[in-house]
Amino acid sequence: MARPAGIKGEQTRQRILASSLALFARSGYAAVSMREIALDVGVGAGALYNHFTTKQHILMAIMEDHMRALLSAYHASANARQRDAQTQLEAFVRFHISYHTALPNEVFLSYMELRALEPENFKIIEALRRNYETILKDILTLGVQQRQMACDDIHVSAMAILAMLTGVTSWFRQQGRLTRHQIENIYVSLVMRSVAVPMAGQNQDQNNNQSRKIMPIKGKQAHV
Amino acid sequence: MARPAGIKGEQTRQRILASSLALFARSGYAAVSMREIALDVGVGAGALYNHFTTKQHILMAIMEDHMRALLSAYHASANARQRDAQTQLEAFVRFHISYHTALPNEVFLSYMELRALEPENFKIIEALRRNYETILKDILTLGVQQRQMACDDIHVSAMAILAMLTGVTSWFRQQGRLTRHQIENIYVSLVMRSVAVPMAGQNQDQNNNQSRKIMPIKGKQAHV
DNA sequence: CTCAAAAATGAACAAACGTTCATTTAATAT
DNA sequence: ATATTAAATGAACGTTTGTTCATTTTTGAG
Repeated sequence: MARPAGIKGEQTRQRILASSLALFARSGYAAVSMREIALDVGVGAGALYNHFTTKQHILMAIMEDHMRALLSAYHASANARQRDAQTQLEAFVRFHISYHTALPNEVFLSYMELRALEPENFKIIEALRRNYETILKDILTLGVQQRQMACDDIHVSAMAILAMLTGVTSWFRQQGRLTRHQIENIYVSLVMRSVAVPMAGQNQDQNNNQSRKIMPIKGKQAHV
Repeated sequence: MARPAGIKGEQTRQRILASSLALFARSGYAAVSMREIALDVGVGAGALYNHFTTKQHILMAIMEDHMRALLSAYHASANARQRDAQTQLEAFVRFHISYHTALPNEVFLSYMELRALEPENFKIIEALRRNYETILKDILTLGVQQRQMACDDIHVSAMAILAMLTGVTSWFRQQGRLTRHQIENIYVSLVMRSVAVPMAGQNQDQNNNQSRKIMPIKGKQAHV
């Protein structure tokens, strides 16, 4: 009924993070109590405070770990060292899909519980998130410069593509109909086409048979 | 200190829904208390129970109202009565963007708080959501039949497009850099290209310079 | 071997939670 | 005019919340 034999604090800390991640992802930060976490870890509620000063601190640790791991995983991969923008974009899509389907809880939590962060913590996570968004924006900017891609607006296109890619975690199941590779391929196809340079004389212009004309901006973007 | 003069119950009910929507969207269902809602409405906490039996019932009313309004707004529009799949798709994108940017709180809440619903309520909202997804799937299916579009997989493409479109609410601001029309146009362009039929001899195939080959399925889909 | 630090317990805290209820006042039907 | 119903109050209920703390046991360094 006190300190158990053969227990190192770091182990417990990791178990707290793992349990909290699963519970927060399932029910939401606000809906999970410290006692629930403690029960899942297999420990009394008071013990949690040997490793984290507050509940908020647990959430923050999970999110910050995730965002930093995501960024360094990308930069550690060969993706960033490609010359060709189109190659980079395909690699980015594959990286994003495979990383996000491998760690659905981390991704889901880091997206859903931003509003549960206290202002200063929010700023930190938001900055990390912007770093990741910038990766994609830079690829699109390069693609437009190289005339391999056409974007009406870099920022909106980047946001749209990221929303599309991240959305995969909301329906992806490990034992589902499609393998991760197949899903990767489908998304690569969707994304590459969405920023493809329209060919002269293509039936692309059937789009504009409604009311307004889309003005694709060539070369440099209007705003970034 | 009792019933105020000139008050009809329906007014208060609507004010409760409006306050709850704003608070739930800002902080999340679990993080908002009945007393907070009552304070925002300008009423005592007990008064809420003259109009809703539980907190859950308030959430359910908001979500169900929203989903039914969304579906009937689409069906009331001219979009559903178009023959051409490409015209339908463009109209769907415009409808979705304009509806979702006009009612960001309803959309955000109905997406974020699905897990706060009790099982039987979840089933109802989930069914309504599937109805909406089916609209897009049917358009894509028709487009593939008419050989106006090419999809590797109808279901995944529909999920991807919806995630992309709905994502607009996470960054759209009424006073932002772009007007709603401009944003609509950008998304129309992205979506139409993402399911565009690749032209023979286009540089489309630069996609596959990595490892795996994408096999676009022609005509009938493998699975739906 | 000794003793401070580390790791856990579980009781206790005040505050906040969703909900109920007796009561009061206004609107409405008879 | 009277009775009934609708709408609100605010106190109260029993739980649950995040967090603290005195206490106990184990570990590891001197």
